[in-house]
Amino acid sequence: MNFQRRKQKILDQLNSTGEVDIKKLAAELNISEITSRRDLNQLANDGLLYRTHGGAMKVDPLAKPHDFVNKSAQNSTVKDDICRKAAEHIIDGDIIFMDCGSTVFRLCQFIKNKKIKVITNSLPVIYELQNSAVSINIIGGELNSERQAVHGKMANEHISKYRAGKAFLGVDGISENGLFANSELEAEITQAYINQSTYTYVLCDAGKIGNETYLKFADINQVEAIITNAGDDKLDRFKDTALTIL
Amino acid sequence: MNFQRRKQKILDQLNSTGEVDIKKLAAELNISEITSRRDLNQLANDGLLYRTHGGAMKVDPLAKPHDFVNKSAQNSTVKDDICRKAAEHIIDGDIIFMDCGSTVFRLCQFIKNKKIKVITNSLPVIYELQNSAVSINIIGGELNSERQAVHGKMANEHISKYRAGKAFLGVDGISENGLFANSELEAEITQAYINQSTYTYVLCDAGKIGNETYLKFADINQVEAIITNAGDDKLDRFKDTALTIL
DNA sequence: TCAATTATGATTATTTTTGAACAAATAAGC
DNA sequence: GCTTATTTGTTCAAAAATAATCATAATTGA
Repeated sequence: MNFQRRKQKILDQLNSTGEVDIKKLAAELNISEITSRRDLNQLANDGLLYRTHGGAMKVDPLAKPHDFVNKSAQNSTVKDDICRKAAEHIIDGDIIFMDCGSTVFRLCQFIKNKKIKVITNSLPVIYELQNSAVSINIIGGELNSERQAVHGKMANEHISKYRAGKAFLGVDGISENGLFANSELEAEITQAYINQSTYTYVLCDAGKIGNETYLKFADINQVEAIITNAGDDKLDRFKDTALTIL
Repeated sequence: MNFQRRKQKILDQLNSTGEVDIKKLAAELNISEITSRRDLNQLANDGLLYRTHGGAMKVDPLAKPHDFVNKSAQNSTVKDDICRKAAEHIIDGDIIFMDCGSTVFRLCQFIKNKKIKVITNSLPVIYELQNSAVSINIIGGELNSERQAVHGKMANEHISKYRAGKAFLGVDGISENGLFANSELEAEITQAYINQSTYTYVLCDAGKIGNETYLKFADINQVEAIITNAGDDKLDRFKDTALTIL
């Protein structure tokens, strides 16, 4: 029994039982304990298992935290309504920013056939638009795998090199006092998009309006329009602002 | 019993039992051990089996039990062999560049469990590594949808802001005269990676060696090592270079 | 036929693999 | 806290497999 074959057996057992024991392994494979220990060390070195005292464990099955598609299915008709309205403001030749919220993501389906350039930091947006009429620019930097988007200093710098006519942004909250986010990283990105676009649309469902959550990152007069499904009662609060409501 | 006939028998046995043993092989085929060893080495050189101490195994079963996308089955075992070798040079804590060739893509499966940072302009690499132990940095810029990779001026600038210990690159051709590419855009990106990495590995199968195609974009002494399955006959041409051959 | 190439085998040195012994580090029990 | 048992890392040696070298047999092509 050579190492390669043992390696297979060890990984097989690890896959089914989740852990292996040095002593048992030595007995089962008919090798000395030190050899089985060496096997495990080598496999651990290749990142194929976690070494423990007296044995080894499976590597974390990589808990998939965030399924973007599922999240984006929630409230889909409301979001789709908002996005359909937003798409009416996008015409061939436009250069637009799209950020990484689940609402903005749903805008993709309505712009696939438009001859526009999309600049985005959102991986789902990129996937969705990949084989379409849209030309894509990707914001570079550190990938936040949970949010499936690029964030951080490098991303902000990168955005500042682009300039677009329109930006389509999602927020976690909005009121007459400004825009709010749950995450500092996303707030910075959104702010960067605002700075570099001529006209900024905020896409938000009724639940976001009046929700002054965690971090205020921009004044309300920094954006030009909101696109929403909210009724007039909720939108009253914006009557003293220059905001266009769509 | 000539070599062709033995070769067939060896492969038959390998297919049915999954492994062969030098001693048994010598006895069964009535040849010396050294001859059966030579047979196995030749077959291994052709990528038809995986050589082990004392025998050989089928090529496939060594691949990780993990999911892996078998996109281009062509030459996949050869490419996997190359990538397996490459992965041995990547250790936890490394920061590496990966470019956008199909060979380099296959490296993903072997590094999923490593705690490293990957900087890449290749969308397939990003997808493949997205929910893994690997931390990802995306090179920003214009997406070339045909190649599923980011290219262009912005991408080159972006790369120049990073610095990595190792780069793993694919080429369309390589010889003692330098590195060759079929595309100007890819050549620029590859050159940028070379400039910003301390140690550069070129992954190439035997077919790429001596292929002086279209565009020469770098001298051979700009890279430190090539990882290949090619035999010594093909590698002779590098004997006057400082190249490390792995 | 004869030289040249190729395939095979034998010999030796080198490398790889494995196991044993023992000190150091770690976990477990009191 | 302390002691004890287990596990581990290190060093060394033996065994197996391999690579390298050379010699011999088979095959090829003029």
